[in-house]
Amino acid sequence: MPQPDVMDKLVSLCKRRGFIFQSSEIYGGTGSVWDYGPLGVELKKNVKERWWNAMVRSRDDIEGLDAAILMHPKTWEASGHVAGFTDPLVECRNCKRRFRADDGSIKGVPGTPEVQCPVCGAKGTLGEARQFNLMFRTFMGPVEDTAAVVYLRPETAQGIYVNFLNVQQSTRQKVPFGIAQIGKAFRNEITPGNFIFRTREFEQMEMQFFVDPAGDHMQWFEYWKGERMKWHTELGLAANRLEFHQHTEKELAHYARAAFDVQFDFGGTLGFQEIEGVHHRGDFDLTQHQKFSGKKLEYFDQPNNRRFVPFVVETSAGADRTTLALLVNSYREETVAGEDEGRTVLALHPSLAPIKAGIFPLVKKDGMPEMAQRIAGDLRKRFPIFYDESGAIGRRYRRQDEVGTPFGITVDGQSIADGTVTIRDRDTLQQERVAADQLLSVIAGRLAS
RNA sequence: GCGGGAAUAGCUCAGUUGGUAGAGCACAACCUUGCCAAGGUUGGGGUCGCGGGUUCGAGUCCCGUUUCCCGCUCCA
Repeated sequence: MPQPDVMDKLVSLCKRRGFIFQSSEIYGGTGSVWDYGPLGVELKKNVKERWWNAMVRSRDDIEGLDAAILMHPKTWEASGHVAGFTDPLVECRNCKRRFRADDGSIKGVPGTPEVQCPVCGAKGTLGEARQFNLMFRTFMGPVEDTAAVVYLRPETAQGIYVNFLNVQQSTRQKVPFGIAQIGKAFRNEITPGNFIFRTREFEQMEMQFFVDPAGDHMQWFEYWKGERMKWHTELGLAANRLEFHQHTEKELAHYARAAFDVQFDFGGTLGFQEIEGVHHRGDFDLTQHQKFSGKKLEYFDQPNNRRFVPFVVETSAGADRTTLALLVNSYREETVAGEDEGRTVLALHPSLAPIKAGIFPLVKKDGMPEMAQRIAGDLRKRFPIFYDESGAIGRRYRRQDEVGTPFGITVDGQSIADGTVTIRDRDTLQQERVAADQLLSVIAGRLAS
């Protein structure tokens, strides 16, 4: 069972060992923004690499894209974000509650004396409606002129929609096909928090799959639901901590025909939370962009001589949330037989581990450091590895356990004599003796399995 | 944005009625050499979140502010 304080321990571990730091810490920190340290950037990169391989490189029906963060401001009018990403909120001074001003629960104009709070019933305690636009605004060009207002994208999807025909025509893809990209998005969340779970700057891994509206689009929706859940399972996330959450009609976004979230059980107070959304967006986005741009965004089905605006099945995963899920999922405190102190382990899938192997001379003499250094030099060309000769061997193993390093390679007295080393498994603690010149292939083999 | 709590070393925390800042762990170097974190010696590190105020004197009291946590609200 997940312990309630695992998140606190993770925050501490992440800082201490260089996974994640608070942004601008020396100035007191900046709210809800985090920096990935030496180990964190490797872990997150590995997550993104696995996603890119699964979604782009290993498929012939999905193309990659890297669209810019800044887009033409009309993009966000078309997408509905300028109008709909704004929530007018009203606050009651009496009961301290907050409401949307536009959902019909308030009779009259908030801020005037006769108006009642819909919850506590007090009169004249409501403040005026205030606008919360969740998009970051900035200026394009050196002059702060309202004509040049641009937004930091609140989602990466629109960069794909506006490039739909560019990609389709340049690659000669035929519907059904998809476009995928990984990139930053920005939202002025009212309540960020929970470490890197909800941040104002975050990274999405999105794929938009374009399908024939007259065809089997719901089957594709089901297909992608299955594929995406499978991907998370293959990362090593525990099956019993993953589930689908179906959006109710009320939860459905303006564009969505159907939506499921992949939720992960973060434990503690967070519980099950979304790490990816699989959404059937219909033809909403492309149709909107047609309307606002005046350009046709139709796919030409030549064999059947038909033109149509495709439906879109979107898979939108959070790179940061997936990384957090992996940290939570893999964090373990174990007791070791015969010892008072347990050990802390990040049981990450070897392909995700920031460091693949620790290289240790058993003791600092008899040529062991030299041999271990040579091995480290060879392996470093292929894998991120860590050489350590400081402290007792057990301590060095534990230091690597804590950051998820799957293998520990130790050079001992026998190594000098016969050229073999021991390779220790992070999870089983079992050691095996292998020839030092076979290490590259042995490790490569274990990373692949 | 509202209410409550918190902020002292890399981490976890002590710090008396206001009197010149501490521990454990971690870290570095050397010694020891042992295959699963607690051996020995030495050492580095803090303008006590930030800014004001009261005071002879503030980590400690007061005000403001920032950040974090919990709750509310929100979450296209």
